[in-house]
Amino acid sequence: MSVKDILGDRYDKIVDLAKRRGFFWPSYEIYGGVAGFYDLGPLGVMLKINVVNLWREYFVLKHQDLVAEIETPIIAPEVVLRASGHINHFTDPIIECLNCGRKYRADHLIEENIGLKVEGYGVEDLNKIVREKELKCPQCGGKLSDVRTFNLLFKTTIGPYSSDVGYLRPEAAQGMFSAFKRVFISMRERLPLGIAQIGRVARNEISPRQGMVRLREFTIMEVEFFHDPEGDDPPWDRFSGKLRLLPAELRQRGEEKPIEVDVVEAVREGLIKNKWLGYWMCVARDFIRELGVEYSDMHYEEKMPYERAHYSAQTFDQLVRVSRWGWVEVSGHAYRTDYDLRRHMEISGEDMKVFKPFKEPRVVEVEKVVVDKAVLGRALGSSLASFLEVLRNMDVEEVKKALATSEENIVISGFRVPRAAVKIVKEVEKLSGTKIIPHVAEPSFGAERLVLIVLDKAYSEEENRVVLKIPKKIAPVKAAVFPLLEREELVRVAKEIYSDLVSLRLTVLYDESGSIGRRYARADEIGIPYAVTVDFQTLSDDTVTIRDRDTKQQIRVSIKDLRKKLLELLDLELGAV
RNA sequence: GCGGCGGUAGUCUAGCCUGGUUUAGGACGCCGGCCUCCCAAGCCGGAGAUCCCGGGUUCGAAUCCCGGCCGCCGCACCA
Repeated sequence: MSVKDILGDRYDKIVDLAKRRGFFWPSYEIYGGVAGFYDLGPLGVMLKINVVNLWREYFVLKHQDLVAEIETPIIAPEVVLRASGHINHFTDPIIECLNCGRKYRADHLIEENIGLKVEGYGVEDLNKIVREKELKCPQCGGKLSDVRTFNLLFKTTIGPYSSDVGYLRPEAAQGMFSAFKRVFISMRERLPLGIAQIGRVARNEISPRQGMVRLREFTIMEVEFFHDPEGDDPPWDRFSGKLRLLPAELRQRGEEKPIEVDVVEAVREGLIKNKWLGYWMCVARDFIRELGVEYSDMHYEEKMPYERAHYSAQTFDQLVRVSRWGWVEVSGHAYRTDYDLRRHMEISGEDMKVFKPFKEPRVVEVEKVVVDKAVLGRALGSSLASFLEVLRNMDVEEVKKALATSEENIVISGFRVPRAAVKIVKEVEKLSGTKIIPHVAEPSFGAERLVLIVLDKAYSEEENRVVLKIPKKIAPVKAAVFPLLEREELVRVAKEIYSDLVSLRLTVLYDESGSIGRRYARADEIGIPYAVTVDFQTLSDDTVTIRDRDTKQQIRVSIKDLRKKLLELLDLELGAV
């Protein structure tokens, strides 16, 4: 059996378990299912909530001085995605071989075969090039079809009139860019500012496979981190250290092994082009580690320029090794520069620049236009007001140009005025800052993928039984309560303990059916970290046993200490579940 | 989207080639009862199947044929 078969077998078992115990399964199964859609079951929902909350802990709560979370709609009007570039760039030009049926990205085909950069070309242009250069199928040499477009956006209509086109968002980011000014103001106008969002997105993938790994609709967890690239350093004391990464340059040379670099050095040397990008990669590293992924099973891969999204100046994918699929992308880290805000400023006309104060106010000499209104009034009469308006909006350099003549009268923007009435004077001005368009570093995660990864890493078999070693912090059910036997006196105490633990806001499972061994096994299979058992000794001394899922060791505690002990074992504070 | 393989209770599967012998069999799981003093013990009973969907061939289709859907693998695609 090859390694792949063993891994595949393991994946099959996980999928099987997920369906059987209620983590996830294909959606709309009774109608045959639809590729790219998955339901989360009862345990899946609980696990996902914990994964999402852990993400929130790392990316929002640990950074509440820097990051604020918002929520925006999943439907966006066309103009928003036009501004973001998704209408144009999310549409792939596809070309097909009429002989063998293979499909290619038309732009990639052209670039690879004749080295012509055709990014952003329309369908007609691409078609023209294909015909002029007589391109053939690179596989079989067959004739190629016309170029068609393939849009990965889900389209819908807003309101009763079909002319109002809307799209399901392919990322949460655009809602955050659109709302940037509002959030910036409500967060008291300070940079850096991260805006976080957890929400659903949809991408109409051409052929989704890989189960939960590639979905057409999923939950995205993103931070758009707005900052001044020349601003202060990230708080390296919170997150920093080593990153395993595979730079594009090494990939180009066919290298597959990541190198280990110190993030601060990598930023200084320009390997990571933006310091906040590097910072959030460190946060992501530790977050993923908490899901049960060893550092050696995770690294970053820099995307090649042609692999990057249209908005990105540099992208790293965080990869985690999983059964069956090998290295899977769990997060993308893109340096989006000021691309998005700039585009939204252009299209919406809204000024989203941010005032950047200088450390010290600067004294600068500026040139100003000074006019003699008395003279001008006599020359222009009633058009004086409109002339002054034009002048106000005019660049000093242009006025200078107009003055660079020896004529008596000069012409400025169609107004003929006496030369002597317009002067340029130099003045000393104090400037306390300037306006900049913030740059953005974006870490972005898919939640459902992470659920799968947690199960993949947690799955283990012990003597023919399954133990899900889910990290206790994210385990969907925290404790199980059993009577040793189904005797009324034991059942009564066990049920009391169950209610008591529920009142702590713990997720708890009560089970009295079958033998005690079977119940431990059932609990292990869904990853319950601790099992409390009421036995006959309980009746005489008010103690119960707590059994550890991973070590199978039991400790005996008195019922009155049980709450405290369990919370301690689970690393939880009272009320902070 | 192309090619190959597959789709039978919650899960895994037998049966399919060679149509009727099957009220579609089994294992595990689930539910109820009995039993059981700590790791899937045992006994009894029970529920649970659009045999993926649609059409065709046939006296008769889980079984043969065609189309579709879904899944896996390879190719292509995957900001």
